[in-house]
Amino acid sequence: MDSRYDHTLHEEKTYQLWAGADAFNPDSRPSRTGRRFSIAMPPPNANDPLHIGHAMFIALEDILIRYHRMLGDDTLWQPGTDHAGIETQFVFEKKLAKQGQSRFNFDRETLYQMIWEYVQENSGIAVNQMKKLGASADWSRFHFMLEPELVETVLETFKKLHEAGMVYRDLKLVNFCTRCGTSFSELEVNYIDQQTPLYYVRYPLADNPRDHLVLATTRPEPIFVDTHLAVHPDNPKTKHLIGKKVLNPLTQSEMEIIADEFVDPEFGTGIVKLTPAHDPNDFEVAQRHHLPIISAIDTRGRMTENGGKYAGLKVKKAREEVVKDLQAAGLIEKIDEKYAHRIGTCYRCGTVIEPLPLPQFFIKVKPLVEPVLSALDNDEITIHGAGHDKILRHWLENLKDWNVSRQIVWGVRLPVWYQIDGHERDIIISAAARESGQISDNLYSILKRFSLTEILENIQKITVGPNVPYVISATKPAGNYIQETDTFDTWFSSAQWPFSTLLANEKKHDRDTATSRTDFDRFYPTSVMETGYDILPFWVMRMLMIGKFATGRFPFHTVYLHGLVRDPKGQKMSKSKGNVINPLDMIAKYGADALRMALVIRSSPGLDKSVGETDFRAMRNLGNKIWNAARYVMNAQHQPKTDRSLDEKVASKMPKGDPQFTDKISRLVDTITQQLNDYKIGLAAETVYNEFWHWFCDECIEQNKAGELSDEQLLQGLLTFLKLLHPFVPFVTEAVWQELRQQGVISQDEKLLILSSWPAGKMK
RNA sequence: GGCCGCAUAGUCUCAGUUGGUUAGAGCGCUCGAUUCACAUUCGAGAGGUCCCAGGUUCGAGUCCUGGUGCGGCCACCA
Repeated sequence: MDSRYDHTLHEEKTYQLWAGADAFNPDSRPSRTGRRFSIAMPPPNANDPLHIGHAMFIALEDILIRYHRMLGDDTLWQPGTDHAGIETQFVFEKKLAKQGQSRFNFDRETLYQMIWEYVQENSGIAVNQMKKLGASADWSRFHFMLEPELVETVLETFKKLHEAGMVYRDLKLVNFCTRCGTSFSELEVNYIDQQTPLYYVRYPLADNPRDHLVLATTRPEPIFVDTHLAVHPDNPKTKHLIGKKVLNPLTQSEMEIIADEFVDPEFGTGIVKLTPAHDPNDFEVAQRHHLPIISAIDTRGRMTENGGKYAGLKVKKAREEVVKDLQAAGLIEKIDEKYAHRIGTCYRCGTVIEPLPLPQFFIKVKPLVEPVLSALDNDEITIHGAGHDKILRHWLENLKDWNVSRQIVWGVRLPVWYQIDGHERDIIISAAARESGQISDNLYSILKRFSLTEILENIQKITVGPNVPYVISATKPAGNYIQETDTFDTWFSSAQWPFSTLLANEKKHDRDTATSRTDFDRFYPTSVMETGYDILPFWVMRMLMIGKFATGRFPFHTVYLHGLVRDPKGQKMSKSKGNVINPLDMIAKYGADALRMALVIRSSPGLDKSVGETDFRAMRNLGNKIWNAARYVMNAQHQPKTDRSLDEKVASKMPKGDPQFTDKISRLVDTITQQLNDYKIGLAAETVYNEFWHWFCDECIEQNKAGELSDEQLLQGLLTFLKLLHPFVPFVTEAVWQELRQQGVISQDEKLLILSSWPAGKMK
């Protein structure tokens, strides 16, 4: 054995050894305990290279998986990758842009195929990188989110929700990003503080145009569609205005003043203009009072034809023009330039979110949320993660109905079919026509020029009026129907990951035929969901909601939330700061064991973790320490002590070994076992590190040198430590194990450390 | 504004298990050692008002109340 452990000589080889023995596949060995342990791996984006956050989840989950495998549980780590709808389409569109193209050059089907191929090209990268980290997932069960078997489950769940009356289509104000060209749920909107001008606009009174009311607004540009103003019904200053009429400062049409309690009498002048099509509050007021909802801004962020002379202008430009015109007409009282304001932006690209009235599909969340809340109340679900259970509760209690429609192609297409006959004028088709470029018109007009088949082949997207009847069905219904072009929110499919993957295993492979149990029966519910706290509301919450609904059971009862990985100074890693740590570089330099251990040791659920190169170096040293401790123990086995008298003296003093040593070892096993059972992974890593280095190496090996501890006990100690260390640093411990076998120090039957049994302590 | 989290050695990063001996680790620092498993090493050492103020207790880093500082989530209205 070399005097140094060189990870580059062992990691690849060791992983091959495990894979060759089918060590990750639960079908290749019987359970020794009758218990099961399963984890659904959070699927990384199929086309993304791994970052340090992935290394964190791989390390934590692999520790749990290896531990339970060694305990003898029926252990499955179910791997896969995600299509990551908007993320991926966004990246792909940037690639298209570099080639001077855009998604508008392609029909829906072609674009989908192009993205599919792009993702396939890159999909091996993530998996190979996970293997480099030592992930002992069962790759024979690997799934990709858009495989037909998984999509089938997603569609079934939607149908089931529909049949339970929990799906509806409604014209609502949705959060729309005009750059990404799609709507988002409330979770994907980032609010940022901004200083924007607050305009005080004069509205001439209808019966006396020389007099006027003044009200404050940050958004003057849609004034031309406004039809009403509002005041608080009990505000003495404005009470007399209720029912009065003013003139729209841009169009001179008459506007009525209504009363609604939502108006804050203290703000501005206590008078509000209502723009129901572009403000969530105003929208609600409009519904209460049955006011018209007139759109002023379209999905590309331009003023609609309702905008008269402003039509076609972008929002920002239109605002400038409107203000200029109002000023020219003497209708601006004053401008507060430094009004502090919060503004919704797209979490993806930072563009200002426009609330737009669009018909979208919604899932009623109330019936989904309630079982989760009561499960939290009854401690049926345990969340490890520094108070994030309370954040989850807060989300659940305030959740709005879930808008699952996305106007992108990269995803699961909604199984929604609109009835064509009699509704041709309410169905707007956008298509990439071969000769005429892009066309966009209602179906009635387009059918005069093209056949329906031609249209369907070249379709990009459809926009369907809110009153067109539809059918929900995985396959095309008989008759004249056209399928919705929207796709599901990515999180709607990932919410089903813990069971859609297991169901797909049976569809694809007919697993475990010996016991005739399906993977779903065998591994569902999964044992623990381990993921970052940053996707608690997006993913974990939705998995609980949808999993319970679709399967009748929660997909897991324990959640472990790890924190963000930060740089050595505790700062967030970002490309612009240049402090990003690439896990692959660290693996090349210090080894996967070192990377894993550095991330995990002393980490705490729910709290962020700082790491830097000095940490990786320190943990690389641990690998070397293990290697050299093993070298010493092996030599001790082979070379009898030269000082016979000392040996005899020792033998007479401790004929059956040192009971204190044995006792300490089994107490240690108990401690670490308990810590792992309690999900105190960071603490378990620290304990085994300290005890191995500072007790076993610093004390026990020295005692052996002095003849105070027998060789046999020392060997037993080493073997126990190799097992205890294995989940944390799998490569070096397995490499040592193989050396011990080759040198005949341990039995040839003990083929692999990964499949050996966890040491027994004193505990039951 | 509502809720949540964090505060422990050196301008560092963090553990601390049910409330129980002298509060720990990594990195850094000082002094020394080593052909003897490992210089990717070993030994010795310096370094602490456990944020502050009260309280509960035989006993508080740990539990309670209030405060301070930092961070996060959410709601903030035209």
